[in-house]
Amino acid sequence: MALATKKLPSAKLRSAAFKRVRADHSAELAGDYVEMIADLIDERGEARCTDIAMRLGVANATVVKTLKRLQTAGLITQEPYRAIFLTVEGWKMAEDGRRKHAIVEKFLLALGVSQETARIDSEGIEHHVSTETLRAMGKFLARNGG
Amino acid sequence: MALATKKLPSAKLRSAAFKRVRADHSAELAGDYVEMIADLIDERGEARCTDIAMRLGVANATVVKTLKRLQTAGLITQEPYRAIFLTVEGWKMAEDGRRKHAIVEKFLLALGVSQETARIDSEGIEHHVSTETLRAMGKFLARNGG
DNA sequence: TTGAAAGTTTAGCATAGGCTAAGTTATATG
DNA sequence: CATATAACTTAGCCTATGCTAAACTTTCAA
Repeated sequence: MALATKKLPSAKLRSAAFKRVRADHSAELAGDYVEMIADLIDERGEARCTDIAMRLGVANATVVKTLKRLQTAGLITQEPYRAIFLTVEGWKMAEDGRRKHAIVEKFLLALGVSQETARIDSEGIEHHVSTETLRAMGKFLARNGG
Repeated sequence: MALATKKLPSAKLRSAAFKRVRADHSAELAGDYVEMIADLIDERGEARCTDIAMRLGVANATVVKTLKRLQTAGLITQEPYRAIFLTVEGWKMAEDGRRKHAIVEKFLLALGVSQETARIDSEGIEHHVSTETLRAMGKFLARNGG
C-alpha cells in the first residue's frame, strides 16, 4: 500500500476516466448526426438521408439505421420518404455541439495549427472536452485575440 | 456551385474528418490496452487479466476477448493462464501512446485546468490529436514552462 | 497433499455501427 | 401520364465491444 500508490490514482479513479471515454463515444455519434442535420436544415432548408451519408462518408443504409435510434432517443422526427426534423431536444444538443465545436476549432487555430488540421482534429476532440477544459480554452482565446 | 461552396470544405473533405475519427476509435482501444499493459509490467513486473479489467472498469471476459484481437494484431503474446507480454511492436505503440498522453496531460495542466480534469480529459483527447497539434502543444509547453 | 480461493477461459447473449443487395416510393422528364 | 432515375427502406450479413454464468487452472495454506 505504500510505494505503489504514492501519487497514482486508485484503480477506481482510473477506471472512471475510461468509463467516461466509453460514455463519450456512445453520445458522440448522436451529436455528430444532430449537428449535421442542423447544418443541413440551415444551409438548404431540409436534411435528407443522402446528404448525411455523403458528409459522414458512410452508406445510406447505415444512416437509416442510426436515424431510427435517434428517433427512439427523441432527438429527431421523420416520416417514411420525407425529410428529417430535429425535436426541441435535438436542437438543444445540436447547438451545444456547435458551440463546443466552434470553441475547440478556434482554440486549435489560436494555438497555431493549420486550418485543415484544426477542422479535422476538432471533430475528434470536441466530444472529449469537459466543461472545465472548454472554459480554459475560452479564456485562452480571450487572452489571445480569439 | 457558387454560393454554397464559398468557404465550406467539400463533402469529400468533410467526410474525411469523420473517417479519421472512426479510424481513431478502432485504434484507440488497442492503444489503451498496450499502454496499460506496459504500465503494469513496469509497476509490478507483470500484467494480468484481472488488473487490466479493474483499471479499465470492464468485465474480465471482455478483456480476454480483446486480448485475443491484440494477439492476432501482433501487439501482445500470451499463453493460457499466464501473464501477458508485449511484442516489440506492442512496446512501440505503448511508448508512442505514453509520449502523446504525457504531452496532452501536461498541456491541459498548463492551460489551467485541474489535475483531475487533465487526467480524465487527456484520456479521451489523446487519441484524436494529430502530429501537428501535438507539436503545437509541445511548443506551448516550451513557452509556458512545461 | 489436498482443497478452497483466486484467476482465467469459454459459451452465449446483446447492442452499436458498419456493409451490400434488393425492393419500394417519389419525382422529374420525355 | 408513364416511366426512368434518384432517394429511401428492408433484409441480412459482419465485427467490435460490452455483459453474465459456468467451467477450468493455478496457487496457497491448512
